[in-house]
Order: sequence, then structure tokens, then C-alpha cells
Amino acid sequence: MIALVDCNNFYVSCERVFNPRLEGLPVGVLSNNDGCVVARSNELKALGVKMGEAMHLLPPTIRRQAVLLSSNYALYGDMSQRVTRTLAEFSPHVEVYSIDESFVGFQGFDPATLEARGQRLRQTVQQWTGIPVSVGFAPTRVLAKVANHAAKKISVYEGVCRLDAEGPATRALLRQLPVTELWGVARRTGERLALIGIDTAWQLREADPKRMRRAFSVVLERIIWELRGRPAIELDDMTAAKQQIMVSRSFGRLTSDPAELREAIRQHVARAGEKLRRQGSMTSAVMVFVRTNPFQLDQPQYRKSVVVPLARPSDDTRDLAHAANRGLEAIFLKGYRYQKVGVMLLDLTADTHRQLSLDDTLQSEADRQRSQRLMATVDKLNRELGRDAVRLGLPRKNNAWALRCERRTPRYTTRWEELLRIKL
DNA sequence: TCTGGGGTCCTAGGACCC
DNA sequence: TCTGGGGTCCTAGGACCC
Repeated sequence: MIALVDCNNFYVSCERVFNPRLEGLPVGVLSNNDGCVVARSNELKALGVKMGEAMHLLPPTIRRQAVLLSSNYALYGDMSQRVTRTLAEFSPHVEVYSIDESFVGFQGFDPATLEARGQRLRQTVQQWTGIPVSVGFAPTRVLAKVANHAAKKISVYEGVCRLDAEGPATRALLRQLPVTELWGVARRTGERLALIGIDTAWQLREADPKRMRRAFSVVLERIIWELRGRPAIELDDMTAAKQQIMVSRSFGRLTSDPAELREAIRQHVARAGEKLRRQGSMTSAVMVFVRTNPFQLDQPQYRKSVVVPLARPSDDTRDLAHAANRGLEAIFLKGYRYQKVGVMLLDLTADTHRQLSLDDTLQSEADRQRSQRLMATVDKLNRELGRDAVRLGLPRKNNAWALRCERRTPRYTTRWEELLRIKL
């Protein structure tokens, strides 16, 4: 049996831990730039606010009633780690799936004891971190997701639900579950399934796996096996090195100024370089992209990306910045109002595979060591003194890319000076 | 005025080879 | 009139996740 442990309304719950006055109120947390709603309390859901709804399109009555907060990722990331550490008390097999969800392995435990363990887990996480969680047990990940959904929605489960592959509870749940509520089935696939008369999770489970593979995809076939209780989805080791690293942001306001684009790219490259070195990788290609605001249909639209290969794999921010600048020059066009730029590091390899090449005559061992020391020092200073304590090049004033986040709460768990702002 | 950011996996189709 | 077939590799884009 495997358990999916999911934090309820995670970002909102984090905010409530440090500001209990938010209990009972409709609370929402906004995306970067305060653009749209990415987390909702039950009260806000009850007002009809949908996931991903644009802030500026919310009816004024709702904006007056609701407490809408900028996102505070320093806080959520830290709280997430506390939850994960608590889960490790219950099983040696914890796979962190996202900031608010983990799969926890319970192989070998007596199935009859699982619900009680689940309840104890909930209470412990609540007591140690202040975060409410729901627990779904099942033989496969897809079914564990269904069980978790039931644990959250159906009050008799009291936050913990166990589903067997066969059994009346499983059957009843799958019969009334729209197929698009399943993990891995979204709108597009749902539309195609509807055409052949499959609307519920149960109907999908009863479909022929091989035929569905041919008509749809291997992904859908695996979901069918999982619904029947046969594991077909393995999770990647979430601690494994990423295969690509992306950093991008929307601008706080649109801009046509190439200097502002260059500055944003430089920022993003610096962050991407940090991430790259933290996981001990090198990159051999840097992708740069720019785009206008796709929602402004009356404005001229432009989106373009380019991949710039590096002469040799590198993790030195200066190399990455050089490549990114060339990429930006190649795709920048005058006359457009840009909304977003970003960089992606592709083709990552472990830096232990650092290869000797013919180019080594051009870059001596001494140069490489200097580069490594410089980057290690920059990373250390930024870790200890705060992001951007040290950077390559000077920042500009009044940047277009400065984020709007006017409603952010204090970073209670990671900044002493902000902790003092709590009103008692 | 204002619509997130960061990932993964899979598939189709083109280029190329023999 | 007739113009192979099968394999690999790569890339772009779709779909999905939270």
C-alpha cells in the first residue's frame, strides 16, 4: 500500500499558521506579480473563485470580502520541509512529489492498521507544523490520488481513506468520479474520451488497455492498469538532478527597452547558474526566449526562442551570460512590448563527467579552478548574506521586471527581521 | 493597468543512413 | 508506367502535473 499525503489548501494553511485571524475567512494566495489566484481557502472556493482565476477579473464584491495575499515562497518552501521531515517519522519511503504532496510507502504494514496510522500521521503533522493534511491509501498511485480526494471531500473519512483495488467503496467512488478528475487525464483527453462515451473513472477502468493505448497513448494505458490496482507508474527519484533548468518571469509592466531585457536575462542566468551548481551539473546549451503578452490580442504578437550551444560544458555564470546575451541579440526585435523573457539550461551533465577535450589547451586547469572558486564564493556569499548580495554587473533602477508583490506576509521562518513585524 | 513558474513524458515527423 | 524499406536520432510541440 502507498499513501498520498496532501496538504489541505497548502499556501493558505501556511499563512494561517502565522496569522490565526485568517481562520474562517475567505483567503487566497496570488501567483507572481499578483496575477492570478493559485491557492484558495474552502471559504474562497465556496464563493465560486476558481483555481487560476485572474485577479483583475474577480468581481469587486469578492475582492472586498476576500483576503488576497501575494505568494511567499520562502515561507511555503520552509514549511514544506517541516512537513516532509515529519512524514519521515512514519515510513522510510517518502517521495516528495511537489511542494504540498508526498507519496509515502507502507509496504509490509498490516493493512488493517493503516487507517489508524493515517490518523496518527495527520495529528502529528498538525501538531508539529500546524498544517492540516489528508491521507489516501491504495495499492497504486492513481488510486491513492482518488483515495486522497475522497478523504478530503467526504466527511465520514475524517481525512483518511483507504481504497482496495476491488471492493464496493472503490467501485462506488469511481462510478461517480468524472474521468477528468483523475491524475493524468485533463481537458484534452477528456474531450476525446467523451466522444467514445467514457465520462467516468469507472468506464475508463473497464476499457480495454491495449486498444486505448493505440487510440490514445501509453500514458492512458498505464492509468487503466493503475485503476485496476496494478502498479504501472513509477516516480522518478525526486532528489535526482533535473534534466533542464528554467528561470523566467513576467515583467511587472511591459517593456520595449532592450536594456531592460538584457538586465532581466542577466538576473535569470544568475539564478539558473546557482541552481545548476547546487545540483552539481554542467550545461552545454543555453536557451533564451522572449514573448509579448499573449492575452493582448489587439497588440502585435511575437514569441521566439533560440538555443545557443556552448563551446564546452560549463557551470560558470559568465559563460552562461555570454551565450544568453548572444541568444537575446539574435531574437530581439524592435517595436514589440515584451511581457516575459526567460532562460533554460539544456543538455545537463554531472560535473564529475567533466571531459578533457582538445579545447583544454585554450582553458588551462588553472583557469578552471579560478572559475570554480569564484562561483563557489559568489554562491556562498549569496546564501549567507541574502540573494543578490553579490552579482555580476550593476542593477538598474526602476526595473520593469521588479515583481509586484504588495501583499506579501513576513517571511516568518527564514528572516529574523521580518519576524519582528508580527502583530501580537 | 493588471492573466504564474517550473517541470516531465510522449509522439509525430523530418533528416539521415544503408 | 514504374520511383524501397527500415532503422535511428533529433527536435518541436502537445499534454499534463502542481
